[in-house]
Amino acid sequence: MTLPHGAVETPVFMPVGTAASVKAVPQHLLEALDAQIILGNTYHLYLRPGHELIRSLGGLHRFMSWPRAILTDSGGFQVFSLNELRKVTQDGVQFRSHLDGSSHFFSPEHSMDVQIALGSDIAVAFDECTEYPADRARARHSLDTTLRWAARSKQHFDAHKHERPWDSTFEGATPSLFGIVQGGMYTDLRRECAARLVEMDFPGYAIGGLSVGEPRELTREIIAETLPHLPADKPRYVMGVGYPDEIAEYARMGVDMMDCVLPTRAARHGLLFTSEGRLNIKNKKFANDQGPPDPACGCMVCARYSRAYLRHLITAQEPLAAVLNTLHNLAFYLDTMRRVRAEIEDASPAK
RNA sequence: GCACAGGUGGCCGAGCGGUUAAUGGCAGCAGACUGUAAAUCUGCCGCUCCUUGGAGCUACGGAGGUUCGAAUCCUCCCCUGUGCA
Repeated sequence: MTLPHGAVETPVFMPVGTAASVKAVPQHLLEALDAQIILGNTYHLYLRPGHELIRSLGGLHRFMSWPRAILTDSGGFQVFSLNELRKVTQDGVQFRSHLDGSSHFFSPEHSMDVQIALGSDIAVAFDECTEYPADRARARHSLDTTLRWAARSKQHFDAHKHERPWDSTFEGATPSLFGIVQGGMYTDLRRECAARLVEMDFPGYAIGGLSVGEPRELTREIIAETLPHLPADKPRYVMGVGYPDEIAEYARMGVDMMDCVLPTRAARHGLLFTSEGRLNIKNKKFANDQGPPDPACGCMVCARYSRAYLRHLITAQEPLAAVLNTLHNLAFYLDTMRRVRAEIEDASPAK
C-alpha cells in the first residue's frame, strides 16, 4: 500500500495515537519498532490543540515529528462513546466537549475539513457507529445515516483534499478517504452497506461497529461475512480490533489493516502480551522473576529488562513502566503481523 | 511537675451509647481492559470454619466500673504531642 508518507506493508497493525501521541512512546522509538502507520484522532485534535493550529504548523506529521503514515479516525467513534454528551441529527452531531463541556457540531464536511487540515494519509468517512446490542431497525437507521454521510464525506474530501498542509509525497501518492461499513450484527445489512459503499468507489474500506461489546465469535462472523463484499484489491480495514490471536486470525482471513488501543492501554495497566499468553506483570509472583517478559521476544525491552524490574516499576508507579510495557506490547503486536505477512508470502506462489 | 490535646484494624484517619468487624484514604492481593473522556475501573482486604449465604471467635492503649447494651460515659493507670514551669 503506497501512501503519501511511505509504503506500508500489509496486513498491518496500526498503533493508536489519539492525541498526536501513541501514549507513553516517543516517535523515534515507534520508528525503532518499525511501526509503519499510526492513528490520530479527529475529535481529540480538533478540540486540542485545534486542527487549524496543526495546519499552520505544517500538519500533524511535522507537528508530532512523525514522518511515516497517519490514518485519522473521523470522530465517529467518539460520537458513539460519548453518547451522553451527543445528539445525532440528519445533518451531523451536536456534542459537548469532554474537556470543558463546550458545545460543538460535527458534520461529515467538518470532519473532512479537520482531517484534511491535519494532513492525514488516510482519512475516514464520518460514520455513526452502531451500538451493541442494536435491533434491526436501529442498525438499519444507523447504516442509512452512515451511507448518507459517506457520500457527503467523499464529495467534500475529493473537493478539498488538495488543501492539505504538505505537498511533497512518496511516489506521488495522494491522501485517500476510506468508507466505513456499518450494519450492526446483521449480515445482510453489512452486505448491503458494503455494496453501496463499493458503488461509491472508495480507495479503501473499513469495517466499523465491531468490538463494541459483542462476543468475539460474532465479531469474527461479521468480518467473515463482510470481507467478500469488499474488493480484495483495495485495503480492507477492521477498526478497533483486537487481541493478538484475533488480529492474526483476521489478517489470515484477508484483513489488511487493524488498529486497537488494547496493546497500549493494557500495557499502562500492567498487562503484557507474550508468546506464553497474557501476563499481569503486577502480580506478586513476578517480584523475584529475573527472566525477560517474553523469552521468545527479541524486542528492546525483553532484551534488557526483567519481569522483576517491570513489576517494580509499575508497583512504584514509575512512568517508565508505561513506556517499557507499551514498547513491548507494540513490539509483540507488530511482530505478530510480521509473522503473518511472512506466512502469506510463503503461501503465495506468485512471489 | 502542672495545663491542654490525643491514643481506633499494616499506616493515616472518621465515628463519640445500640442499625459497628467499625465511613474514607493509603498500602497490599487479584481481576478487567478491543476505531483511548482510561498512568483507568472493579472486587477482596481482623482470624477460623462450612466453598451462595452464613457460623463462631477476637477487636478501638491497659485494668476496673456504669448500662439491657460501650470504641463511644465514669475511675485509676500507662503512653504520645504541644504549652507553661
